[in-house]
Amino acid sequence: MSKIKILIVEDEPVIAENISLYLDNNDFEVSGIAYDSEDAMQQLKENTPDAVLLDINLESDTDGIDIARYIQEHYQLPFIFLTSYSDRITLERAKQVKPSGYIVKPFNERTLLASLEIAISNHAEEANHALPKLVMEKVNRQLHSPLSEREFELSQMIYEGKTNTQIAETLFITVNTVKTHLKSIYLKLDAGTRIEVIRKLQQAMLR
Amino acid sequence: MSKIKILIVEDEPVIAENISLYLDNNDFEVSGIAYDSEDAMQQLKENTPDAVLLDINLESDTDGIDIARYIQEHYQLPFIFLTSYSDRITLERAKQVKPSGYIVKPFNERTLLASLEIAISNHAEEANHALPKLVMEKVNRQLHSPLSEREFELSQMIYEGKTNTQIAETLFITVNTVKTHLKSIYLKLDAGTRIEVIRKLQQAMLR
DNA sequence: GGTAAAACCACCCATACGGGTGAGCAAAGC
DNA sequence: GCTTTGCTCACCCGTATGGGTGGTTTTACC
Repeated sequence: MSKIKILIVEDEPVIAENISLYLDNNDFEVSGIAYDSEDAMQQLKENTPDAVLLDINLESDTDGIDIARYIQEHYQLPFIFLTSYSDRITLERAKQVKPSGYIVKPFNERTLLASLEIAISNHAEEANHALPKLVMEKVNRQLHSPLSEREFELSQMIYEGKTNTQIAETLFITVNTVKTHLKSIYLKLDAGTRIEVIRKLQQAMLR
Repeated sequence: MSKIKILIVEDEPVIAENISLYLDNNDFEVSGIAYDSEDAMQQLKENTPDAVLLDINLESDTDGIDIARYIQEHYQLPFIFLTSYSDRITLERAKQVKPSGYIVKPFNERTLLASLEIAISNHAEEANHALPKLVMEKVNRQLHSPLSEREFELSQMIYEGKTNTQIAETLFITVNTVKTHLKSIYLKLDAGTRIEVIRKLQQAMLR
């Protein structure tokens, strides 16, 4: 499982590069930087990002809000607006497209990360491919030995309250195999019961 | 188990009454309204509130922050500051006494409730008597048949990941009795396993 | 005085769960 | 070619869990 891919839509190269650098050093991966709406649409198609960071004011271009509408119609992706405090009027218009979050410039790096995470968590609709990735990144970063993809898949089903038999059925494996995976998970998460697994996953998300 | 008792410290009667009315219609109960620090200290002793809503600027009085310090020293209660956006300077001082939360005037009713709940949840230290009450209020309001106090107590221990045997030991009852209570809980919460109980409690807290 | 709810306990039984051990197979890396 | 890692499966065993049924006692309310 790869990291969460973010598309940055920002016409100010300095800002874009800064964000890009910082995100790459954390749970995220920058799938690309778009400087105008045409760029953005192209990259949405080619790079299949998991979320979009979107500057509301693109000097050289039509409104960033138009791009947001485009994303809403053609993709089901969470998008976060970059905006400045002074820009109250566009903010009102921005609210109408219901972004997953706002980040107000100037922002520090902690704010950026936190806002992204919250936005992705809030965007908990049907096709939120980013959320599991986010959880896995955060969990594994806190483990000596990281969970494999399969193990993480099992963990999620544990989290959802599934029984071993149910897990076995949906994954088309035997209960014995489920148990074997569980043992590995318990070992890595330092847990003894499925409830402890749930607690650990929750704790990981809070950090 | 009674509702969460809130002491309001606010010298503007209109505001105080408004808050009072609104809280009484929800998960909270107003234990009293204090108009100055003397009032406040008196009521803290007599009414044993679970949390305090505290206006920073009491015109007629010494600083509301002093009252906060008093609460910290003599009681272990979460307190939430009422403040206005314009009042940045006192806010800086207010941060130093580490309140459980702020509410910025003007606020709407939803904000008030949400802030109170968050504040009480955050104040999750040693002697937070309010948190369980809050959860129970919220859970029971969503049930056809409410949980008894004992059942809620059991639910909490389930939530903490305790096994039936552990619960039996800490409550000085037999495992058989624990199971009997659990059956009632499962019935009322419409759950089949302890993990479902955890999910239901979590869901209830999000509403 | 009767009724209902709450808290307590017991017994039975089937299934689920967690721990221990061992093992086959394929892909990736050295 | 060998090793490691990940995924798969099997068997055993003891304890935990959930469901069913029935019982006593105390408290509160009508």
